[in-house]
Amino acid sequence: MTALFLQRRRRDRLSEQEKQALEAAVAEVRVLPARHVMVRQGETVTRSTLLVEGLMCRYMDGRDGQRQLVALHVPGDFVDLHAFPLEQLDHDVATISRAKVATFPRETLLALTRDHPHLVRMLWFSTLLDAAMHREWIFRLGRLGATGRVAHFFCEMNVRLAMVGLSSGNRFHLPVTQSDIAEACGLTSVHVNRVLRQLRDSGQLEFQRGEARVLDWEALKATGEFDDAYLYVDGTPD
Amino acid sequence: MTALFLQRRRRDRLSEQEKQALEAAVAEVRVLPARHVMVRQGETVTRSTLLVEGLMCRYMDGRDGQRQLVALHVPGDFVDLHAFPLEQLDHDVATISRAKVATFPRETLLALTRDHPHLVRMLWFSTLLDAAMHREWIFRLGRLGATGRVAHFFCEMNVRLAMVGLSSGNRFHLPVTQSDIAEACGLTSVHVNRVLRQLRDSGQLEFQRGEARVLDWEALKATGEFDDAYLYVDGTPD
DNA sequence: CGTAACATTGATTTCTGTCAATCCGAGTGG
DNA sequence: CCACTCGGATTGACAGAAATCAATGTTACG
Repeated sequence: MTALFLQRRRRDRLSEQEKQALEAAVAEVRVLPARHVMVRQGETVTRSTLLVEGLMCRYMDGRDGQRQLVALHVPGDFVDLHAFPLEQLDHDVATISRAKVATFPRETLLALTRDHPHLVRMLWFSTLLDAAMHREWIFRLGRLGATGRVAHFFCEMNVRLAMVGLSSGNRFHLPVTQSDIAEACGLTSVHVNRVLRQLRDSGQLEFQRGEARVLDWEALKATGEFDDAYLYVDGTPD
Repeated sequence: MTALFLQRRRRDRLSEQEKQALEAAVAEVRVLPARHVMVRQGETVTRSTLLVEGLMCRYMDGRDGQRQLVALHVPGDFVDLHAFPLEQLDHDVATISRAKVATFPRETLLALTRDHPHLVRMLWFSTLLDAAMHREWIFRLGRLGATGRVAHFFCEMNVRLAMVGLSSGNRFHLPVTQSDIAEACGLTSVHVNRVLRQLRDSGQLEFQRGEARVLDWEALKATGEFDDAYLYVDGTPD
């Protein structure tokens, strides 16, 4: 379970003891339905959530109901670990597909970080990875055109899913709608549709009914100006 | 000095001892010239930097030389604290104006976090604030039009500068060019110019030669769909 | 078999970028 | 003290990208 979490951190140096402590901190494993809002903006959060199966997202709402995703989470991600020090969330957290999550009560985490200082570094590192992705999203939105944004989005998903064994490298399941992609890329779903066709026509990527297939990885990376360095694939939290 | 840093965290509970330890960790205070690149992407970072005076930014470069700011830092900000656990940076860090910075060597910080576990939480919290700002920038870029983006940008700067006593609430010094604003907002400098005129004409904001003056705070906030909750003005890092 | 959610397409509008001058202000050297 | 220069700032004309509006098509599912 937490093995998933660790999988993303290659040269991790968690001791057996620490791993067990982390496992033991899980209070509950729940299954949430698709399109379910788990935490609302402004809520005081009393637990942290590790995504075990399915897709979840974090988003903010604009004045006229448009929604902007600020993160998309794959299995192995702590979805709201930042709420642990922050206590309150500045955005909503919801599932996209049906999802299985493991819950860590705040007090348990507190105790955990008291007894295992090194673990704090691991958790801190984890939230910093999220921040690195945020930055990449800022770049994507600020400097890429529609095609680049969508290409970048799929590049990131491919690499992240591959990190947890959910992508073969050129094929992966991603149960999102074109509207979801639009909300992640700052576009309209209509335009995403056009872009997807363009990517398909140019032999870079196929995406239909939640199944993505990378036809030309190098071309896709070039279109999205994608470089996976920010995902710290070989990063080490000390 | 580090008092500045603390100023942003209202209900901080740093003990005298911790404060002194933090102060003592400063190895050096330096002055950097304007438009000076301090750290380049990919570099291994061996120290962390607290901005004491001036403006600094973090940015990423696109293929054809366009630059996207991912953060703008005001006095009291740790500019690259995230590099402490991450070790490597995924972006450049540079000054905008002439800047005074305090330097914390990596080993000193390591020792500090060993001896003062609670301080780790403070530092972690600090990087989470950065992440919250990142998210807000994602929203700004993904869902706001040009006018909204620029308005939001100035709203954020006003609140953040006010937090460290550098804005009266409706007037502040912000030595950036229109190109800088463009790079922060994902626009061209030409368009920023048009937007600034529009904001001036509509009586919301004046900005010239680095001097900003908020003429109608409520209107500006509305234009930028701005809500300062994400800055955790009264937040507490436990 | 019917319905609802999602995808696709075309026509049109709006916004922002691009290109190309021109202007202005601050600092420089004569 | 004045011409000069250079980095912004400003403006207008135009092009291009994406949003919007409005159908229509498709698929999954009860």
